[in-house]
Amino acid sequence: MTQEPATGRWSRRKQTRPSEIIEAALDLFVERGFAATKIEDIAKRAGVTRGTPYLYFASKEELFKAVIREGLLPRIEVGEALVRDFNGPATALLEEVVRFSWQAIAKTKLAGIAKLVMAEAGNFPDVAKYYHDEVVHRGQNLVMYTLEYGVKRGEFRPMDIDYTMRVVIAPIMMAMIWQHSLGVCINESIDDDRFLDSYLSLLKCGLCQRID
Amino acid sequence: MTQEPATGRWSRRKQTRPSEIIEAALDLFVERGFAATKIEDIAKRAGVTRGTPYLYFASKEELFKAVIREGLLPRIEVGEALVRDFNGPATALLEEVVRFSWQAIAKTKLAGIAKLVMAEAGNFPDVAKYYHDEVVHRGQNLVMYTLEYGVKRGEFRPMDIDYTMRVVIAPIMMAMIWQHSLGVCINESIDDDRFLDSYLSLLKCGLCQRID
Amino acid sequence: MTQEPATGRWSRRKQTRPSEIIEAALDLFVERGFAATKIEDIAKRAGVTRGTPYLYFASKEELFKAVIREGLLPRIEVGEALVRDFNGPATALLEEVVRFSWQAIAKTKLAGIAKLVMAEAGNFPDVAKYYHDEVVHRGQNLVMYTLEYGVKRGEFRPMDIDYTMRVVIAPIMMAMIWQHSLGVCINESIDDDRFLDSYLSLLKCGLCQRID
Amino acid sequence: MTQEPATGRWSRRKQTRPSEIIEAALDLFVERGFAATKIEDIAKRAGVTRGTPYLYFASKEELFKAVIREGLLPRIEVGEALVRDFNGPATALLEEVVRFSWQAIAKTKLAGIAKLVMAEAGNFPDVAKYYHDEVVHRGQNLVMYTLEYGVKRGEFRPMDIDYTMRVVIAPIMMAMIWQHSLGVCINESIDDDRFLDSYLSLLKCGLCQRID
DNA sequence: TATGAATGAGGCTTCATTCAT
DNA sequence: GATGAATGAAGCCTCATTCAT
Repeated sequence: MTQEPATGRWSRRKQTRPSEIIEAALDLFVERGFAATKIEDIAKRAGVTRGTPYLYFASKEELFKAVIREGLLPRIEVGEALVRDFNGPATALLEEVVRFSWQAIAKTKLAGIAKLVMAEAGNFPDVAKYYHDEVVHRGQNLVMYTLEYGVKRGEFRPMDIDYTMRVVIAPIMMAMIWQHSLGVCINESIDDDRFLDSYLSLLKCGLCQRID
Repeated sequence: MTQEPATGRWSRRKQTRPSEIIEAALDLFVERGFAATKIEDIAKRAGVTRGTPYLYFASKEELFKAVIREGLLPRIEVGEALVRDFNGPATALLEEVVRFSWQAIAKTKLAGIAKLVMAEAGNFPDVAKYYHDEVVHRGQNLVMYTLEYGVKRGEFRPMDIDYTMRVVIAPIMMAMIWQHSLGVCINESIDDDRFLDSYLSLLKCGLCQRID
Repeated sequence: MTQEPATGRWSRRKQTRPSEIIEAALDLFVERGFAATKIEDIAKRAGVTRGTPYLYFASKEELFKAVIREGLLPRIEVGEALVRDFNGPATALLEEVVRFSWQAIAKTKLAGIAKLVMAEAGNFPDVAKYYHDEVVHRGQNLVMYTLEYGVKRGEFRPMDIDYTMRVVIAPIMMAMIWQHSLGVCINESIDDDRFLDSYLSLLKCGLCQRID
Repeated sequence: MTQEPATGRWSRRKQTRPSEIIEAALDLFVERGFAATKIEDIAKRAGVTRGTPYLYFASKEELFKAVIREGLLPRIEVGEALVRDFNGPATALLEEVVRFSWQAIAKTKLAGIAKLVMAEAGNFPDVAKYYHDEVVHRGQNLVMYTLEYGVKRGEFRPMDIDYTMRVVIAPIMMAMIWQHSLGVCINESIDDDRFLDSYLSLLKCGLCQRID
């Protein structure tokens, strides 16, 4: 069924099995939600059978965690590097951070994970804690750093960093959620440019030092 | 818990039963999610037995709809009236709308419904459609009206209303979602005043007509 | 809902309630079968509510028995009288018996009872016994009498009365069953004249004294 | 009862399981009727647990269809072959058809299926259609062919084939039904020879060309 | 390493029956 | 007599998980 690489039809590719399963799980979790996704469907999409996922993941919940780990962490790390190495106007950094989140996360399947966790983490405290520490916290720091950077440079007005960060992050999060919940049913998609323009305009005006 | 007008099983409460069941369902759906909530638990919390909910609601899904109908629609209507009757500066209207959404929805259990629908409506297209038409659409109109009002009065800069509306709504939505998913697990709550202040500051600066 | 006779809207007609319920039960049992018919539907069709049938019948099963009793017994009695009083050629008696069964039973709702008992009596030994003794046995006697009558008169050939009776009865029974089971789904109805003609031709030729 | 090729739960019998389940279902459906038979009981009798039947049959109704398919269709096919290959007097063919139906169907558990369908197909239109097309229709054709064959050869008198077929079939059908409904309760069984003799005598006399 | 038949707890829903009013 | 809200046992079906092969 699945395409085997050139090493011959029966090379079992032990190393790649787990990630194929994670990939399949990501797709299906995002499409249907955690509870509504059957292990068997994941197995099928990964080209294996019912029992195989259990060779690599102790339970459906562990598989859920692995999906988060493999999917989001690498992107977060790229984002962190991007901020760390930046030099220039805060407005530019802000725009870079926003566009990165948009391109590298919000427009990909990974956005579905965010929605997924919001949706179902409540029933899996383990997962929630893990996600919070490894994803949310680091993502928030990224934005807070940007805001502080702008304030320090005198580009942004003084502000309550913690909470402004939440307000700043929200539209991106919501865009991710919309694309993977109601949006799908109602068949309404988002125009990237119009969204980013409206968003960035509001941010730039809203954060900047007023001269009046 | 609930007041019994008579004793025990035969207390004849056709009028109050449905809302008791809806109330119980709201609590549990919000606590655990739709799929993870058992009808029997709803029944128990409402002080009845397994069969009783089915006297009033044809299925779990219909009960879900009723929860939305009874919970959110009245608030939406109040919001609509509030906007309809308003006269004065757009900034004040905006603030009123925001504070109303916050107090009357975001800080109550109803916020959980929003989260709930985001999370699970994907698997229940019926519910999704209903929620979109009756809640999302009307809520969005409310905000769009406010923005247009400000633009017409020259208080707000010209803008892409459709998309700015999304950006404006997002922080409230996220606050609602936050409180009912990760927030719960991480045990981190939001300081109302700091959140609203940061949010309104950003909005007011971000939307207003720049004089420069 | 139901038409009340002229004695005033609230004359409760105690005497007629049970037969109205039986009538409704007959209709529905015949339409849908015993197990598939809900007491509530019977009540509704009889113009009363869920609890009322239990005032007159201890259980659904007892109601079943009552339906048989009230529906079939009177017709059987008419048939018995018809045979008892007959004088004339056996062929004519046979035809009379056949046409009576056809008109007074097979073409009416009562045919449904026969089908009903065949179908479900197995699960209700009580009912089965009752039906056998009161309906089957007496019906069979009626036919056996007719055959004996013909043999005695030298019109019919000597025969194994017990078993020929079964063969003779079968087509009528089957016609009743067809009309109330597959026939309904497949939407195939029986042409009375063609059926009776074919049936009677076979019987007359098949039973008569051969001269060869 | 059943031969276990290996021991216990893990005996891997994908090939034999379905027929074991069908067999068990046939027994119980015939004994108790379709609606009154619980899947769990079928499972138990087949030596498996609740979930197993669903590995092979999508629903109780599909299992019912399978019972028909596996049970009756092969016999029908044998009957068709029998008629197709026949050469000789029509009376002999008729007798062969009758005796075959008797031995291969009416005297076996399969007779119960016929009764079952009559009894309950009304509530399962799918099954009814399937049964009608695959069993009733083909069975009827078999008999109609026989009658036409006799008429063509001048052995049988001219007749209304469609309806005479119904009359001819009825006694066999009734015998099948009888054995699986009232007969069981009343504990009255049929003497094969006496029944077939009476039946065939009636048919032969009733259908033949009279010389008078 | 991989399979996939089998398990069995658990959820949704139905409906005959009860009984306070 | 009549009502109809409430009960609760019971049935169908799903699916995460196990484990002999």
